[in-house]
Amino acid sequence: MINNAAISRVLRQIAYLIELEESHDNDTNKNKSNAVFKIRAYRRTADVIENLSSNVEEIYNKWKLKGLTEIPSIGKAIASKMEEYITTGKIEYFEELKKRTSINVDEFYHLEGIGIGPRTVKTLHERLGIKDLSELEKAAKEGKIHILPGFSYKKEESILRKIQSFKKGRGRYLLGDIYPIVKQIEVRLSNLRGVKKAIAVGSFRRMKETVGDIDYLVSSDTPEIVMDYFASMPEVDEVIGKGPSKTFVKLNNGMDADLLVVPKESFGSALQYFTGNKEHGVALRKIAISRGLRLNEWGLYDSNTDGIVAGSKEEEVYDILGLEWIPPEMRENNGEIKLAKKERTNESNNLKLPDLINYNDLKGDLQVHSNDTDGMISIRDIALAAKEKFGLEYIAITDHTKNLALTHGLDEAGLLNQANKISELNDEIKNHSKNSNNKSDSGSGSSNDRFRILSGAEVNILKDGSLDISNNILDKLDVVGAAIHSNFTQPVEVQTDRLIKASKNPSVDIIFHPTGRIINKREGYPVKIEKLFSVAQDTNTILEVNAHYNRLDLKDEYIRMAIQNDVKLAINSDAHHYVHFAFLIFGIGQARRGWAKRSDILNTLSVDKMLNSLK
DNA sequence: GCCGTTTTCGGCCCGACTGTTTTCAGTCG
Repeated sequence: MINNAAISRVLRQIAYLIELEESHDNDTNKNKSNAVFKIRAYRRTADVIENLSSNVEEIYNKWKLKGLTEIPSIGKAIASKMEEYITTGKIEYFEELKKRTSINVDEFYHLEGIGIGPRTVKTLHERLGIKDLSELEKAAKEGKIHILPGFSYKKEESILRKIQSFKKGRGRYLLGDIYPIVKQIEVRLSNLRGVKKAIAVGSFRRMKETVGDIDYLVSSDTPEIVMDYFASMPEVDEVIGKGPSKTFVKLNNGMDADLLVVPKESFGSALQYFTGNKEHGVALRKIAISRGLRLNEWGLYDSNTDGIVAGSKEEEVYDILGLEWIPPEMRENNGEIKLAKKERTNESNNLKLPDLINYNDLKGDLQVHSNDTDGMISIRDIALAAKEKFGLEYIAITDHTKNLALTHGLDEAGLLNQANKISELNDEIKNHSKNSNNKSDSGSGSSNDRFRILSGAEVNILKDGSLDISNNILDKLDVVGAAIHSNFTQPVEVQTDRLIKASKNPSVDIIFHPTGRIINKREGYPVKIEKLFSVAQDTNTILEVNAHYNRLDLKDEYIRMAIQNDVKLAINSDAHHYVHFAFLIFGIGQARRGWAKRSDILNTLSVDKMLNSLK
């Protein structure tokens, strides 16, 4: 399967090569400007494909060219080049472009995005004959670049630094890995003198599973104080740029961080400007133009009078553009703008934005591990923390079962023992909370009274789709999750059949981490996901949104598809220690990115209702 | 090359920062 990144890379290189050629000849202005837009079109398509959650080859296999051209920004010309790439592994046009230059595009196009673009490379090629990265580095080290017109010592040094930085590698960070430090800096910025508001925007605010760099937006009338602080934070390795309203730094974890400071009159428009993905932003600015307005980070302006129409509040910006406020997690230009339109037409009559699940809507967690197997703490400790530190009303202990030997998985007797132990603990906790409630005389019955530990298991789906624990034992447990932990490299049909057989098993309530992916590390095993959705719907099998930030499985696009297929979901932490309950926000964020409502998520229900709605 | 509530031609989102450009090009998000 060709991944989107590969196709995106080819398109980006095509754009790069056209741009290199473009500055060669002395075309008329007309042709030049056409080339500019052609380059832009290839880049835009590369962006779109890179951010697409569906695989383009799958789209092509299913709907051929028509499927490709239905993706926004992709027309006939680029679609047929993509088709050529998918079916033959090559694009003739791309090969010709490569033949016409000796510059190593495959190396140089990486430097785009870190300040060395095609025009600079072209000049260096013409003046010094530089063809690849090692020649560029050599020339910079030998001081051959700064003597060229239009260059300087500073530029030469900057080229060297950027090559070093590129060699170190630049990837996307897992949201959960950077979340604590991003929030910490956000709090410190908020507490600075003169700061009214400080917030991390961009893909972080959209709760995207991976984040490339981090953007802070601050409202203050004294920007210099904020920017001086930002540039001198202990985490800052290097200040890359600093102007009157923006500062760019590199943090010591390798991540780029940008800061924008605006007056409070512009905070809402800046929030809007820097939160949505690029396409969402472009779409909004086009709507502005169509209404005789102009939108930028400083405000929404009347094009004729230049007077400001909105800016301090994000809601106002959306409102004046005729849109409902769109939750950040949805701002990906995936159809949310159409749903947000206030003006109802025949076509959009019954379309509106979904009322997304909120970050405090989960009442329980249906995948929790204890030190009976590979968890780190006891059932009692993790349960008490779930109740007292995280305000949950129930958790299900779903330890691994016997076939997963490396976790010391439980056998039938072990599961029944554990279920008995849980029953005793429930009695104890009940008494404990009664006593503490009496002491504090807290009046009306709090959620404490209702806390409950559920017995359960995470059983293994074996190679043939059967389970490693018999049904008569599983039926004695409150919640049964099933998951694939072995034989990852089966053909798609086999893998899908395993999951379907498990879903059809009357003892299985939930399929845990249904695709088995580990973000940035492991692709999930191949699954015909629509088939699984259809069986899950038929059999009332819950699919999990695993909230651990390295899984987030199901992913956002699949969540959206599952909901469209009336499949119920559960958001679970997969906690092996009570600190892991903090991961639930990532699962909720992912569910919101998949447009999930509260009613789509099983564990927003109270424990009895939740148990009643299982098979 | 893409696209359509000025629909098959003629436009195409917008501003900040850097460098050496004293009026702008290159690059980024």
